[in-house]
Amino acid sequence: MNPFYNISDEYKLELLKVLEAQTYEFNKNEEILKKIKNRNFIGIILDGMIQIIKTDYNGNRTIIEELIENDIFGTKISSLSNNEYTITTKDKTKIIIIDYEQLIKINNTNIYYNQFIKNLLEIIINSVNDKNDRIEILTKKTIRNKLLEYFKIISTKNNSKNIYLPFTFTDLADYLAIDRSAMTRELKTLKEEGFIEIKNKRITLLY
Amino acid sequence: MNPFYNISDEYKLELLKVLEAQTYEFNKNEEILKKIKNRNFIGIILDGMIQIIKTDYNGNRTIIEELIENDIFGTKISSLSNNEYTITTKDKTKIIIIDYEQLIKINNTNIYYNQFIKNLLEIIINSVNDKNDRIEILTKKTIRNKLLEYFKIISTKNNSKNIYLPFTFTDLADYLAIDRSAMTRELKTLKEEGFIEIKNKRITLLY
DNA sequence: ATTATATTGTTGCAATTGCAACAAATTTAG
DNA sequence: CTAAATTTGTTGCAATTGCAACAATATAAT
Repeated sequence: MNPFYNISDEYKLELLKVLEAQTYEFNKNEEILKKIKNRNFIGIILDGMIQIIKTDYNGNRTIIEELIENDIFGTKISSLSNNEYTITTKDKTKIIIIDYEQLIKINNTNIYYNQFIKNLLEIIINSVNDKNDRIEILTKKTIRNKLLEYFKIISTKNNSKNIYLPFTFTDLADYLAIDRSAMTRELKTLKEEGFIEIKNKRITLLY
Repeated sequence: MNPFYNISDEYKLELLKVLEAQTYEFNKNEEILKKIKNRNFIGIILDGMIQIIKTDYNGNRTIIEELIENDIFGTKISSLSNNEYTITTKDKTKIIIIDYEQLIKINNTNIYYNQFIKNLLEIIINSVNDKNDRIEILTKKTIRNKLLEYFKIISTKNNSKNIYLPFTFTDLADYLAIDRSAMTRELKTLKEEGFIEIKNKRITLLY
């Protein structure tokens, strides 16, 4: 959903002004968090792609989430409160930053403000759903079950037996929080047992 | 946060009427999902406690979340869309059910409606934070690191080295998605190595 | 086009973990 | 207060997994 759904361009400008929103543009592979001032904020991606990545003391990278156009992120909604996280652009990316307190404190009964909050609500609810899906996967105890759950979720969502990986297998292993080589091993087994077919980034479920 | 924060009792009643909200009361250990009609809804817990539990085909129980007074849940926000989930009361519990479409479709510029949506936004953002925390834990690869991450999060949140488990060790194992006996084994090791002390449900961090 | 970089595939091995099957302790219900 | 139910502690063992170390591909950069 577009955060400005049901808001005319005219009102959108007015809204952004009232919210004192800031627009930023970044190139590919820039680390953007550092450039945003140190307050609670909500960011909206107008265009491009970012990854929220955590690197722990062992150097293990985890993709917390990958966000594109119309997705939102921020200190209040992406565990960005602590500094183990980095936000990196994966493309030329344009974002809007809104101060969270500013957003909440406004007592504006204008219909467009109201609509905007509703839109944010809907977007965040969707992100909660994504997180629930991920938790669902992560609570599976074996690599096989994690993979199958992941396949099931994507397949159900797209109503198709074909799954096009939105990222690399390396990233998938990160997302599932499993060792990449062990994952490859299991994928091979699943292929040999006739459960799946893999062609590049397309995985076909045969069951 | 209370979903009716900053809304007078008078307006609250009016709001609930406009939203066609339904109030329900359940006893302890009732399964409540079945009793709610089959539409997208947002539930608000006025009093008591519920657990959202998933049981997979192997019979593995996972506590998706445990919710108390002022927490919200629903098909749009708790992956309750499919029927592998059960919501069970852990106490005498009183809830309000609001139809999601009804909530969103209203074009009401009344200040109390606006405030209510903002409150929901804030509550859901908090629940996103909780989920991020859990994901953070679940992405750790060893039992030890899951435990330590869990301790760290709780300890940081409460700014205390003492952690009072809000549930049983059995439930903790479910929450961390690890085998309970293996968890007990690791807790023992952590004790022996002098990292923690355990007394009933209180865990003290010694580092 | 060629080089550099990143991703994927593979495998042996050690370490971790889940599982099963109990006993002991604690909590709940009647 | 007593019995029943649930939770906690323990341990051996087999299975799964992470890790390390490479080779082979594929992708990106100059």
